[in-house]
Amino acid sequence: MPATADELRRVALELFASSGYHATSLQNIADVAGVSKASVLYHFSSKELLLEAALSPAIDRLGGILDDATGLAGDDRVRFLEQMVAELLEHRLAVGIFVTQSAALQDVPIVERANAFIQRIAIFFQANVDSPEEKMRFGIALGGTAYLLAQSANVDDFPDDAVLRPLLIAIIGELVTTSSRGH
Amino acid sequence: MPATADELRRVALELFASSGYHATSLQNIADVAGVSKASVLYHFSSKELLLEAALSPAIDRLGGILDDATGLAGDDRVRFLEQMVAELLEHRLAVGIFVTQSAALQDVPIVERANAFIQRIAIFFQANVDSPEEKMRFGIALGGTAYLLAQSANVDDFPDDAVLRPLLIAIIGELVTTSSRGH
DNA sequence: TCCGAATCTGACCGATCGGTCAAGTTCTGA
DNA sequence: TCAGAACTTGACCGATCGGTCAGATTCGGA
Repeated sequence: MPATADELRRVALELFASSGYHATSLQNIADVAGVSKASVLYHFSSKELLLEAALSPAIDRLGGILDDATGLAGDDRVRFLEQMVAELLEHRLAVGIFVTQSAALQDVPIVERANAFIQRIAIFFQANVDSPEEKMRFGIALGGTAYLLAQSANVDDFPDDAVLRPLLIAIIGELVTTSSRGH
Repeated sequence: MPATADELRRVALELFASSGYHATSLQNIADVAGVSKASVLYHFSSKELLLEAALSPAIDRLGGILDDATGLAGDDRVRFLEQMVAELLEHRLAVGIFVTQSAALQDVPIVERANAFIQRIAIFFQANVDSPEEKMRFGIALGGTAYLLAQSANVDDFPDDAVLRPLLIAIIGELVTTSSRGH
């Protein structure tokens, strides 16, 4: 509810995504937000809790969608993919942090939550998780999407979301939907 | 030639890839390599030069392959892709650093060289760089491959390279080769 | 009006950062 | 053998890190 806390969350998310968590200092965040470093630590009692506050809305939403989707099949799966892509676009900064910085953020609780989510969604898309090809196709779809979304936040001449969304749905579908390939 | 310098490059590459450049201190590297921090700075006069020494072999090799490939077509392109994938596997740690940490490593010369390389390879694969779909397909192939390779270095139950290589070639080819899709 | 809670801040803390340096030790070729 | 180059090291430097704290300021409800 307090405007300053929201602003700090927003600024922190942007800086963590564009410069990396460890390369972003509380002083950086305070400067951009126009407050003192002590004020940042008044609203979020540690840097790690600030990261958690910045990321948790994304993982809550994505996790919620996945909760509603267990057991779906056929066209429902397509609708699920559409919802998921919309949410990935909405939370692209957080998704980029999850995927590209998870190695650098071991032992941070919320990142471990995110890794658990990635496990769940992998299982959702693949009946046979032991197949190397299915594993790889999912990994490429996931990492590729995250890379693309991170680019879309940093590069200026990037396609609009209106262009991005349907193409993303099509390409991801092509990668993770077994039936679209000859087997 | 000196064994210690090679060992330091190796250790630094591993730590930079697994924990991130900014999250890895010279003291960490020294501890793992079993020498003092001052000794690290004797062989590489700054942390940034150590990063450069760790990454440049990869970008030299990849750049060299691309140099030899301009103007190829048809089956030659397939052979080129095979070479490129082999080299990506060989230098997977460096590739992972390039792709996932490039945002956090702005203003580092070698990373800017790597970005220039990515531009070149994108142009090689796509006659029409302005098409949003081609752009996205290439981005997903690139980011997805890097994510997968990073995983293969960190996750234990990952397919062998012998399994990885042909599947990677097939999936990347599927993503970046226009002729394989209905248009 | 006034009081207490909420907010904000500068000064400060110990720890660690990347990097320097002088003094040692080890290696090597003449 | 021995001089000089190559290498290693602990002590040290200023800067910055995340975090604490006491006090000033602002604000909302009684």
